[in-house]
This record gives sequence, structure tokens and C-alpha cells, in this order.
Amino acid sequence: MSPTEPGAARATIYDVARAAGVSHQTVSRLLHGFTGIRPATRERVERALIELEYRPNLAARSLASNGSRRIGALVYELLEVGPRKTIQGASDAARRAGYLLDIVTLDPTDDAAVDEALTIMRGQDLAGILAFAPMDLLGDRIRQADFAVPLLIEAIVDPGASADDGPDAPTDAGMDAVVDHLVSLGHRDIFFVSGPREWSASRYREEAFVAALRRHGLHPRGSAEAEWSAASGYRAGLSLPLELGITAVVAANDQVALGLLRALAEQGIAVPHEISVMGFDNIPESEYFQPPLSTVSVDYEQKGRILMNSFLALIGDAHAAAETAERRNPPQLVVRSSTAPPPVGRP
Amino acid sequence: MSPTEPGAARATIYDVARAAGVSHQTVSRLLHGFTGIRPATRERVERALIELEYRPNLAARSLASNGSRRIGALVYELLEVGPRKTIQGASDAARRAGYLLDIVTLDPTDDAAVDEALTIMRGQDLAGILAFAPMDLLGDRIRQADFAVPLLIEAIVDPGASADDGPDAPTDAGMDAVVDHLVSLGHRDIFFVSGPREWSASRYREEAFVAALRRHGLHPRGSAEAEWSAASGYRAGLSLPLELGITAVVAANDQVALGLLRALAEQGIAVPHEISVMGFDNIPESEYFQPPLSTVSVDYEQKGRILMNSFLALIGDAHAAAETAERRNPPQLVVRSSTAPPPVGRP
DNA sequence: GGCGGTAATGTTACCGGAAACATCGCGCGC
DNA sequence: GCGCGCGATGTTTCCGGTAACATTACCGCC
Repeated sequence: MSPTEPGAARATIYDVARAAGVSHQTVSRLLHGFTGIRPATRERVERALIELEYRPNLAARSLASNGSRRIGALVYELLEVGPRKTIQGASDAARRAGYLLDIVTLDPTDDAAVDEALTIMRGQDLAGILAFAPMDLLGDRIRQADFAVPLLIEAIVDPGASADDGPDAPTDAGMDAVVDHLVSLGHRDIFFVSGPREWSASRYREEAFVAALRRHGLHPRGSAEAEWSAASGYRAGLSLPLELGITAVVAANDQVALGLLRALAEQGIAVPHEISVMGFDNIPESEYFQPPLSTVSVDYEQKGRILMNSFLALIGDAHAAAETAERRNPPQLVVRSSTAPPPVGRP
Repeated sequence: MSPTEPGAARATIYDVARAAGVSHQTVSRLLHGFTGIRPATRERVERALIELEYRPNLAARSLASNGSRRIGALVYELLEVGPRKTIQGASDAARRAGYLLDIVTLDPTDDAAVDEALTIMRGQDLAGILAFAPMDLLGDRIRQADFAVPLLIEAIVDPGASADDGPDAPTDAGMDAVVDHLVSLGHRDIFFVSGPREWSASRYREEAFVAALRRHGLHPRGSAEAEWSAASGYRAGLSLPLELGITAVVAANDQVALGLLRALAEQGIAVPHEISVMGFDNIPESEYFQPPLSTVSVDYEQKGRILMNSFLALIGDAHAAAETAERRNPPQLVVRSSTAPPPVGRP
């Protein structure tokens, strides 16, 4: 295990074969786990492999086998916390299966950038493409691009989704926890500030909210659309229909909740005494908001791992498919100071 | 430009050559901008290229030319805002130069993970490696790993650095703006909460702070070390040496500032009336903190682009080097409500 | 003891490009 | 009129693997 000579070229299987006194094919076979090799031969080759610090040349491998070990990941430019961690998890899972994630970030609203990114991916002989920006528009565009490789667009693969959810009854254990918490505090008039509705994930989250309310025999007190950001949460917070008697607001994520908190503070509305606010994601900062935010913590990394594993299964990597059986971590309710029972004297 | 037949194999230069009635080498030459090709021939080939929707196979290209168009990026697992945008910018610049960034995230404290990541990169025949986690420990480790490819570890490439800064006088226009702002408000006793000191960027930022103060004839009123996070900022905020008569605190980034704000609020210390707080980075959320945070906005994407361009120059891509001349955007001071003149009656 | 069968290994072709080298054809100078 | 030089293009080889096919060598059996 001596360090490689600085200028030394990387050893090829031919070098290894020569050193071991076998043919390069024997080396190749051994590398692929072929069992029919005599122990003596095997040992010689293995020693040579270590001796020469052999590392496969992936370019040659993918050229020859016509199947690369790279997966393209298309991600939304401004990585929100959820997607970011999802990608982290997916990247880990890919690495564990011997794949590498080629991450291409793009601004999904910039057609030219999207096309450019797609063109680049085309030339990269990828095993497949995983799109992490579940916007309807982007999804269509990618599908149209007609890659010759497997394509998986991140859909509703929520770690907390219960097993039996049908397409007509979206369920999200995280959203259930949010609604259960507020209802158990006594809230009945709850407003929802959604993410951008052209994101399928956003629509899904809102539907899950409605479904969760319905299970309590309640209906939403209206909703507004934001953009995942504090700024848009702030705007939504300024035009909250307070006259409807709402006592709680659920935000699509913690950033939106932050904007809401500020808007309410500026209007002199006390949180949580007059209105409760809940976030979603539990970003590290949310504990230090004013007031500290009640939210739910979702294991996005696991979500990413699961997503990647199902992708690997899709492209036919059996080994990886086995790992899919990871037990899903349910979302955790995090109760802090932005939620409280509704003010007395209100219906 | 008809869409590719779904099942159609990708065209190779041989296919193009046959279609154009030339040799594959002529195609290859044309693709590389070789000028000595007769216009008539050139046109035929170009038409065939378009007709067949030729896309180069990068695996073959890198195998043959022994130089790939991929750049490995080693990034710290928990991407802070700055690094994240830096990578975004670097990725864009790379893409524009025809390179793709292979992003490998890692937890720099987990030796096994680091080694694993390095091993993976080894097999990826990369044009070079760009490390975005400027921690001393990680840097050493990467250097030891002895890649046979160019390696650039993100160092002090601050977009706002003035042209004439010597190694002994670190300068950061962003930090200058922070200090100038506070001093012009009348502050003279300023405390600094740094990022982790094993990050060279963090140390550099602190040195720049000290240098900026010195230019005003002042000295820091002490400092504490945090970890880029709100939680550590909060802890630092609880043990602030208020007895020293400090009137302002500068945080290494906005998250730390958020923690500080909360800690001060809990101690009943009014911001900005008793103590001013400044952040660094201007994350989108900082406008909605309580109170809205004064900070500086840094063009990290540009920093990434510049970094990538100098990297491309390093690995000898002349085309890219030309682009390096991008004019640097100076950091912008963003004054909000967390800073004010120091309380009267104090020295 | 020669033959068929199979396990272990070797040989050759091929993937899609790039580089080195070879060839062709034409204008020009002597 | 012929050879030379050079521009334009073609041919071959190589990059480092994988896959298909070929070849040993040894075994058991009739």
C-alpha cells in the first residue's frame, strides 16, 4: 500500500494481468465476481491488483459495456431545504450502489437553460435521469426531450405516506401530524398557505392538508399561494382574511412561516395567543424564530435514499432494489411556541 | 430537427461520416474547429451532423483523448448559503465551458466517508478536482490522497477582495462594509462571533474584521467561535461578555446572527437600542428576522464563476481563461433594523 | 488408451472517439 | 514537363475496458 508515485500512470487491467502472469480477461472476470477461477490464480491477481493500486477507468468501462454508472440529477436552482436533503440522501444511496450522481442545477423557468442542461446530459451517457424539480412545466419539457435512458421524475414519494393511500386520498403523515396537533389544541378554523401550485409536491401537500382536516370533520378556512420563501409568506400574511375568524395558519414550509410571523407581528397580532402558526420541514433556524416555530421534521434524506433505490430498481439494478426495504421514519411533530389553544370567547 | 426515433441508437461520428461521404476523421476534425476543410465538405458534414442529431459520446472522447470534461467537486455536506451559491455559480461556469460538475458531498468529520468519496472520484477520470470545503483537515486529507489530476481547494477567492491585498493584510470588502457601517454609527466596542476556526474562510473573515477595525484605529472587543449555525450563535449570545461594554456584535453569517438575536431577546437586551447586531451573507430570510437583520450581500454565484474560471485556466482551458475578466460585484451593505447608534451615556 | 465434456484461461473483436501517420491531388517553380 | 510541397482527406492505431469466441488441460469413462 505504498503511495502511488506522483507521476505514475494509473494501472490498467493489462498491467495487472502482466504482473500476475494471466490474461487481462482473467482480471476482468475476477473484477466482476466470476467464481470459476482457481484459488491460486485468484490470489495472484488479487495481489497484483493491490500492488498496482488498480482503479477501473469508468470511461472505458461505460464505453465498452454501453452502460454507465452515472445518474443524472436535474435539480431546481434554488435548493430548498427539503429537496436539498433529498438529493443528499439520493446521492448517498447512489454512491453505495456504485453510482455517481451528476447534479445539474437549473432554473426551471429559463427555457434556454433547461434545454442547455438537457443537451449536456444527453452527451454524458448516463444510466438514467432523475428529475428533482417536480414542476409540471419542467416535467413536460423533460419528457419531451425524449432521452434514450430511463427517466424518473420525483413524484409523491413521501416517507410518511401511509401504505394504503389511493390517488384520490392523498395522505401525508407529516401533514396529519400538523392538523392533529392544531385540532387537539382546539382549532377549527385553519388557513393554509401553500407553495407554488405548479409544483406537484406543493399541490399534494395542500390536498393532504384538506384530507387531514376532513378526517376531523372539518373544512379549510381558505388558502393562499406562496412561493416557498419568507418574502411570499410575508405577503400572504399581510392579506390574511382575519375577518373569517381563523385561529391558525399552516404554512407550506418554515420559510413561509417566518414571513407569516413577521407579517402578523407588524399587524400587532400576537402569536400564538391570537393566532397559531405552524411550519413544515423543521429547518435548523426555525427553533430561533420569534416565537420559536412549531413544525414537523421530515426525514428528507431517507426520502432521497428511497427514491434512489426505487430508481435503481427501475433501471434494473437488483442489488440496489434489495435495499429498498428501509424502514420509513415517520415525520416528527416538533411543538414549540408558535402554537397554543385558540383564544377563548371565539367560536 | 425532427425528434429522434425513440429506439434509435445515437449517431456516432462514423454514421455522420458515412452520411456525408467523408471519413470519420474529417468529422472529428470539424468538431474540433480545424479550419483546413473545404467549404463544400464542411457543409456536407455539418448537414449530416444536424440531420443525425449527433451528440458526442463523452466516454469515448475521454477514453481516447485521455482528458475528460468532468470536474469533480467535493463539497461539505451541510451546504451553507454561501458555498451553495458558490457551487451554483461554479457549475454554471463549468457548463458554459462544456464541463460538467460531479458533485460529491461528504461529511468532512467522517474519515471513512471522505476516503470513500475520494476513492470514487479516483475512478471517475476527471479533468480535475475542486474542493469546496476549505477546512484545514479536509484539505490536508485531499492533498494526501494524491490525485493524478489538478486539484484546487477553494481558498480566499473573495469577490470583493481588493486588488492590492497582501497575505499579511487580509481584506474583505464585505467585512469592511460591516465595520464601516458600525463605526459610522458610533460604535467602538465591537464583538465578533466567528465561524469554526478550522475553516480557513472563517479565519480569514475574522482577520479581515480585525484589519478593518484597525484601519479605524480600533481593536476588537473580543470574539467567540460559533459553527455557522443559529444554534451555536444562540449559545454564543448567551455568554456574551456584556460587562466589557460592547455595543455591537458582528456575526460570521446570518444564521449565527439569528441565534444571537434570540439569545439577546431572551436576556431582555433590546436590539438595536442596547446592542447592534450585524449578519453576513444576506440570506433571503434575514429580512424577516426579528428585528430585520442588517447584513451584507455577497455575490457568491459570481465568486463561484470566478473560481471555476481560474480552475479551468489552471487545467489549461484557454477559452475559459478569457472569461475570467468578469467584473467583480462588490458586496452590498444592507441596512435594516438590527443596527443603530450605540446607547448614549456609554463611553 | 483414446475420446467427449467441462472448467479455467487465453485471443480477438469491438465500443466511439482522437492522434499519428499515410496518401492523394493540385499548383507552382525550374 | 516533371518533381516538390503542401493542403485536404483517408487509414491505422490506440485508449481501457467488456463480450464473444477459441483454446487448453484435465477428468472420467468405455
